[in-house]
This record gives sequence, C-alpha cells and structure tokens, in this order.
Amino acid sequence: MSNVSPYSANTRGPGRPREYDLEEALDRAIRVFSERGFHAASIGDLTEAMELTQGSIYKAFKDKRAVFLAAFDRYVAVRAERLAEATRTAKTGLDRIRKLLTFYVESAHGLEGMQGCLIVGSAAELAVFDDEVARKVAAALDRNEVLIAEFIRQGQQDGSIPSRVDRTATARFILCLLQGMRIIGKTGRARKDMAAVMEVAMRIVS
Amino acid sequence: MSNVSPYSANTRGPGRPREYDLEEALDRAIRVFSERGFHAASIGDLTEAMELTQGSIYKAFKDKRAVFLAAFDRYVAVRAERLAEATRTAKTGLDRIRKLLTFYVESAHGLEGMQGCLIVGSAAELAVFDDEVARKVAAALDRNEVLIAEFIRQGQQDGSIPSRVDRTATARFILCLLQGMRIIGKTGRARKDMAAVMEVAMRIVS
DNA sequence: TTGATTTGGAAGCGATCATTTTCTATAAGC
DNA sequence: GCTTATAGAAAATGATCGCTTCCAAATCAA
Repeated sequence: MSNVSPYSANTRGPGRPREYDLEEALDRAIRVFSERGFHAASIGDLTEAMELTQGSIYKAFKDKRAVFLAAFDRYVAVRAERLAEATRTAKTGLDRIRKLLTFYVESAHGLEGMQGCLIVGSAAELAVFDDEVARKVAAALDRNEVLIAEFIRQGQQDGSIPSRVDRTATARFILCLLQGMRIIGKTGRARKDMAAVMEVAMRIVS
Repeated sequence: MSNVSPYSANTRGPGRPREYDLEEALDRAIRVFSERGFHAASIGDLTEAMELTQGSIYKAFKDKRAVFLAAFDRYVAVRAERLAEATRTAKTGLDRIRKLLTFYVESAHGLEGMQGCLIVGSAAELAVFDDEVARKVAAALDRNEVLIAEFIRQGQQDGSIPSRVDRTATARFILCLLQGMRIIGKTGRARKDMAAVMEVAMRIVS
C-alpha cells in the first residue's frame, strides 16, 4: 500500500511537515466522490470529509480535478490489492472466480453498495468529456478483464473450468456483470440478492 | 408515444402557443443529462441542446431538476416502448430474451453506448442524495427485472427455457448484466465485443 | 376590437463555486 | 540562529451557476 500515491511524503525536505495523513484524506475523498460524483462534490464537501482546510487541499493539489485523479488512482490501487488478497488463498481457477464474485457481492450490497464504485461513477459522469479520466477508466476495466481471463485460463489449466469456455468473451461477460452489480447495488440491495446473482454466474464457468 | 409527458400540449387554452415541440426538446435534454450527468449539465448546455431560451425552459419547468425528472420519465417510457417493439415479434420466451439482449447490445456499443443510459447515470450520481430520483431509478430497474422474469416464465411455459432455471435470480442476473453493458459501453466498445457478451449470457437460459 | 393569458427573449439577480491571496506557525538545512 | 520552505487558517476574488424579472409578441375568449 506504500507508494500508492505520488504525494506520499517519502522524502522530507525543508519546511513544516504535514499534520495529516494524505492517504487517509484521499480515502475520505474517495467516499465523497463515489457518493456524489465529481461535479456534485464541492470543495466544502471535501474539506469537511477530509478534515482539511481549503488552503491545505490547494497546497497538496493543483485543483479539484487533481484531488479527484489522486483519489481515483488510490481507489483503483486499493481495490486491486484487496481483490488480490481476497483471491490469493484460492486453490483453483474456478475458486478464484468464485472469490472474485464474492468480493463484488460484498462490495455491492448494503451501505458499501450504496456508496458505489468510483470507476463506475467516473465512467458514467466523465468518460465523454474528460479524456484523461476516460483513459484511466478504460485502463482499470481492461486490467480487471485481463485478470478475469487469467483466472479462467488457470482454471482451464488445472481442470476446474471446462476448456470449451471462451476465455475472452467470458471474461468481458463477467466484467459487465460485476459493474452491473455495482449499479444495482446503488439502490441498496441485500447481500442475499447479490449472492443469488453470483450463483447464476457460476454456472457459466462450470 | 402520445401522452408520455404530462406537459404534452393536448389541451389548447388561451395565450400564445408554444413554438417548439416539448417532447423533442426533452429528447435533447435526455442526451445532455445522459452524457454529462445532472450536475455537470448547466442551464446553458440545456438551452443550447434544446434550442430554447432560458425563459422558455423556466416557463415550462419549475427548475432544472424538474427538467431532469421530465427527461428521466420520458427516457424510461421511450426505452420501454422501444424494448417492447424489439421483443414483440419473438415467438418464444427464449427468443424474447435473445431480442432483449440484442436490444442492449445495440444500445451499449459505439456512439449510443458512449452517450450512456440515463438510468445508470442517475443511479450512480443521484441515488444517494435525491430520494425521488432514487425511487424512480429503483422502480425502473424493478420493472425491467419483472419483465425479464416474465420472459423467462414464458420460455419455461413454451419449453424454450429449461424449468430448472431460477426465474428470480436469473432475471436479476440478466438485469445486472444489462446495466454493466451500459457502463462498459461508456468506454466506447465495438458491437462485436458486446455481441460476444450476449452469446455467453444466452448459455444461462439454454 | 379588447382584455386576459401565455410564450419568447434578454437582461439582471443573489448564491455558490473553485481558486487565490494573505498571514502566521512550524520545522529542516546551513 | 538565521534562512528557507512548507503547512494551516481565513478572508477575498472572479466566474459561473441556477433562477427571476421584465417586456414585447402572439393567441384565445369575450
């Protein structure tokens, strides 16, 4: 988790040191941007959530968009690490897929589900009018798709997933399903509803 | 398509008549809100796209949010009608599911895909902080879920879909997939990519 | 025709927004 | 200990936002 952000205070130069933890502040910014989106999140919302003054924010970031980009990068990195953790213990490719789906069931239900996914929100709100964000969103989705395809490949190699399964198409299919769960989760669904979706999805790779 | 909006000029009272078609204007508002989201869409964006002056907009609607709500309602109604059209000719329940998926493949790729879905965008941006929109979004998703479940039921009745398929879970599963396709489509995918996703999905009901 | 009523259009309003500036406090480097 | 550089806090700024007001134009009811 270290060096996730280029703003990490890994080098101490002269001057008064920060009194706050930047990654912690970014985690709070992530919540604000996820819930409200970029445009609806005001600097006031951010200062309140990050527990910083406007001055401190503008010392650390060029502008609101820079806060967003940093929050986005951290969100992608943190989620990737948590997903890696969640799937690490799996014995087979099929089990990795199951753990991946479980990870999203957990994220897409209840309060966390209603908080929403920053990638999904950014895709909906910014993909058309902000090229850099669009590229970041596309890259994050692609990485996920590649990861899923790799899980399927592992499963086909260890015999837990039938070889007739089309890796590329199925990986993209699961990617769509995951993002869809995040959208549905915005309306506040119960875990068991999401778990049922997952069980249906497992049929595809069995 | 008539009487889709309560603002339809179906009764002519006294006063100067409208010089523009309100549903046409709303269709343009739909595009703006879909692409940019509610908060990023300024009144200026709306006047330009709807080809109206600010005065005309505020004559027809209480405020920006009322424009949004009317656009949302129209979007839901128009999409429901188009979907009904697209699935009407189907002979079996399975065929209805196939046509439903095809309908979303068409909507989620290329330029229309990048324009995005107003329901998805509203879920991401407004579901947490606007109760009325949240209810509308949930209602629209529920109607879709019920429709899918009904298609599955028909398929099980006419023998085109196996009876072992769990109607409720599979309907919600397909709903997730459709919304996910809309998110992925925001990044500008090709039709064939979406069609491949659809083919994988068809395995679930075969 | 006349009065009532509504639209179209432009100018103007207060509020809020993101951002900058200004000042003091705190710490590192020489 | 002096310089330098950054942090923190608050006030101020300019721009943009959503919205209102005002007036001429257009139509209906009488």
